[in-house]
Amino acid sequence: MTELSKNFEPQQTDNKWYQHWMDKGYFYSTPDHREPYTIVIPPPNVTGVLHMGHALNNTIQDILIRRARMQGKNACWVPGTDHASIATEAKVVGMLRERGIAKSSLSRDEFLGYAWEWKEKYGGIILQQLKKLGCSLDWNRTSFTMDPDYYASVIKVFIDLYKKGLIYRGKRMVNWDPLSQTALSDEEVIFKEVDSKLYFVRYPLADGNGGITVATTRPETILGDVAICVNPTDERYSSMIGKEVIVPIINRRIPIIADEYVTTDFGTGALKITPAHDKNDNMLGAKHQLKAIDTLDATGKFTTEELMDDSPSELVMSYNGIDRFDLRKKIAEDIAGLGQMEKIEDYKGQVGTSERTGAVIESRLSMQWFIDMQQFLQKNPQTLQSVMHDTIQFHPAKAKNTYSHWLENIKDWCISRQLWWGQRIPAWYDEEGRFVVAETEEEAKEMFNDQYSISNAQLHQDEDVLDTWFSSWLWPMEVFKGISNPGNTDAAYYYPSTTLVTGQDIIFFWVARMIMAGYEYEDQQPFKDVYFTGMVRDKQGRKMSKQLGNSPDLLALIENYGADAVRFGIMVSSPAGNDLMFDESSLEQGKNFNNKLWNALKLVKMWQGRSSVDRQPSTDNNFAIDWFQNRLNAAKAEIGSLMDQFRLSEALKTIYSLIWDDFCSWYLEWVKPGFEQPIDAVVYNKTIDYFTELMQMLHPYMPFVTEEIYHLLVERNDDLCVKLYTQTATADEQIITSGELLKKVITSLREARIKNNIKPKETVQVFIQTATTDRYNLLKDILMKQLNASSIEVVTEFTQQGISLTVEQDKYLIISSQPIDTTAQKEALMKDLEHQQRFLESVGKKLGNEKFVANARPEVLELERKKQADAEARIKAIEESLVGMG
RNA sequence: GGGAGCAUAGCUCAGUUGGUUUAGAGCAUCUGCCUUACAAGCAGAGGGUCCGCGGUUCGAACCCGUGUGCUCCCACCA
Repeated sequence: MTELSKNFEPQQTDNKWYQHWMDKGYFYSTPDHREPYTIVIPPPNVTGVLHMGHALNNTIQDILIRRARMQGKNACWVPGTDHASIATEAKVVGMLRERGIAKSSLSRDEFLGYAWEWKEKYGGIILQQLKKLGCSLDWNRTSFTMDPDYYASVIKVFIDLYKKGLIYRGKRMVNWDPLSQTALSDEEVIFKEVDSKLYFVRYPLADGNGGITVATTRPETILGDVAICVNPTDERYSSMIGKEVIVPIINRRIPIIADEYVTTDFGTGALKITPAHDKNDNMLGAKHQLKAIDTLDATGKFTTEELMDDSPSELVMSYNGIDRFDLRKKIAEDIAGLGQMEKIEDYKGQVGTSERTGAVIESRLSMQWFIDMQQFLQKNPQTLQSVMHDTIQFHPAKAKNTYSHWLENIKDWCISRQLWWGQRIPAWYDEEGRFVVAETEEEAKEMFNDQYSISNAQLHQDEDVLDTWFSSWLWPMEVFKGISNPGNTDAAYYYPSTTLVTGQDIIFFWVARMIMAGYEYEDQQPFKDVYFTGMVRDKQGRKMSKQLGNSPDLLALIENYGADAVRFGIMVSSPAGNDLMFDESSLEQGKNFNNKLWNALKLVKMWQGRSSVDRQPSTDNNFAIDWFQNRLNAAKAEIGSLMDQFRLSEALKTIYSLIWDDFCSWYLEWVKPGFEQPIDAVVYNKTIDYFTELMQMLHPYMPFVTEEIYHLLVERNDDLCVKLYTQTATADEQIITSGELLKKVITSLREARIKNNIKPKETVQVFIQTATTDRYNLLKDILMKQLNASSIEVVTEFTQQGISLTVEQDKYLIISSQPIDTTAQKEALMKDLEHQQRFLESVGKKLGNEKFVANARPEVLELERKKQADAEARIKAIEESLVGMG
């Protein structure tokens, strides 16, 4: 027998087994006759490093996929990464800046060269880190959203949707990120509350008779004003409607118009209209046929380009190139200098910021590509129905509300981004701005020939790329080449995937869009179940973030505690859809659990070689074996059902308690032979079987320690990782009930010993007075051992004085050689008696209530009667004990 | 402003058509133990106005109304 270390040492074990599983190819999947169980990983960004959110998400996926594998399904978990256009481009631009290279100094191809270099260097880190966590991904299938086939599939889908009339190009108000100089979809804008100011600016009437005051948070846009708008019912201003005012500084004459959009109770009730810089102003501008005057360029700096009609003054010209925030101060000062600033108030407002760069978003008019979502959904009504009717099941189900609310209020999806890193939009323009959508330039030329009768047109491709989500919405299909090579064997076998595990925060970005694409291109749902994880927070409930520095270094945690302990710690406190309050103490618990398993292993190993083959188990051991077998059966059924319902945290807690309490604290103690005594061969073999089965149940959660123990228990040729679960047998309730009684008796008598200061080494005599003598036949020997009793006798009446107590309806008497102080025992009995009497009273009240007897269901009534009878019997037993004690 | 959800032990949470012993678990706390697998452990114990108020019911942690507090999503009144 090899000497086992004092404690489990994950550092040596983890890598060994991961390598072994890889060498054996257990994680690889190819289509066969078995039922597939497919998970596609939510592809992490190539810029990412593993953090707690990934750990939570991927541990769950690994648990599901390992369980499926052991259930005999063809388990396939596809890894991969997302090119993450904005985030990656920002990283690459930053890296170049550090090297003193400006993006603007590079050609598109040069820049992409750097970007690919960066991706090759850093893009795979996160996948390597998943191996440390034990994730059993099919590495042969690793995909990347910019792989050549994937790239082609994205282009194919764009062209297809364009041909179907679902994609259009238009000049619209978009969310503009002046830092990365690109448009963003509405979902990529995060609103934040900021302290700002409300400026009250006076616009004089052109006829010289007074003026109108407007409240604005953005004086820097004043030079783009084209109207003042008031509510038509606002009596303060009704006489002014139709008149003209003069815009400060630029001196433009603009009309006062009326629209119900304006609320009378905010600011002054007068709103300045700047259609080039605000979504609502733009809407009003379109409604009232006002032109839009843009005064900011793509970087958020002032430009006079569109002000030339106003013959701008020198002052206006001097604003050129000033950044929007400096400009705000400058213009406010200049208006004040003109005496047209009435007052400035503090104001808490919301501003939109870029999810990726954090820059304050500008609403900006620009030419972009959109998907017509209304039309798309009309064509694919299953997008909503499948979720509402549980064809696709959301866990937790409450996420359905969020989903339907979004779909019912959906806006067109802006899919173009003014970036280089990503799939370049396959649109081709001639010098006059006419365009066609085509896969290649040659094809585009032909189309120009056909459509515009222009031969050999001089074409250039659209400079923009597609939104990252326009590629990731194809993920469950294209990882199996379902788009680029439709109907291939893999796609036919693995699609639709089985379960998606992802964060609630990307339900719109990703989940909804995958469902749309799934119906559009496969006419099928992309997955059957969606398990939503919550956010990972620290133990104070704060969101984990780099800024707060409360995000622990996951690899350091794995190094310190071992991957199994980290997985345990994460899973033990994270019900589906709820936020995970991460606390390192739960990792401590995981580590302790590892050691508990390890120590149980050490105990069993000590028996090895001490078991005698011929020896049959004694009665007590027979009971222990039977009891644990049934306990195991019951627990297996329960855990299976919990896991089927995705209640993974509860399933883990059930396994934990089954191992720690039932197996270690009860079963092993019951069958443990005396010091250096031999053990029955039957018990020994059964124990090995039970231990093995427990390791198998735990394996999806804690793969490393369980595999290690599996091999240390007995010499084996197979591996736990791919060992198939056996059928669950039904549990015999009666044996389990006997076991519960046994536990209760042991606990109660232990308590009595402690209360009466009987030292553990001192033996006692135990007498039991019971109406059902048979129930103790099988339990006596275990009781003797556990209670350190020299004898246990079932009697009809007690003839001696001793420590009295009751368990259920049975009375117990403990005789020890020590002089007994019965005060404590009496007190306990009195307390119990009082408790029982009060309980009896409440049951009696219920049964005395005619309405209850008339209305309650028969089984409820029967139960109450049993409660009453039990309580009465117990009270009698206690009273007798008290009498016996004198 | 619109919507969704939550409130049970010090903490994190279970509590499945309202009735299963005057509410359960894990962690933490307290007490006693260096007992022969395990002190990273063992054996015990304490701890709750089930957020407040009102209602329905024979019976409410659970259903209804209302108030309070918190969280998230959507919109973005300049």
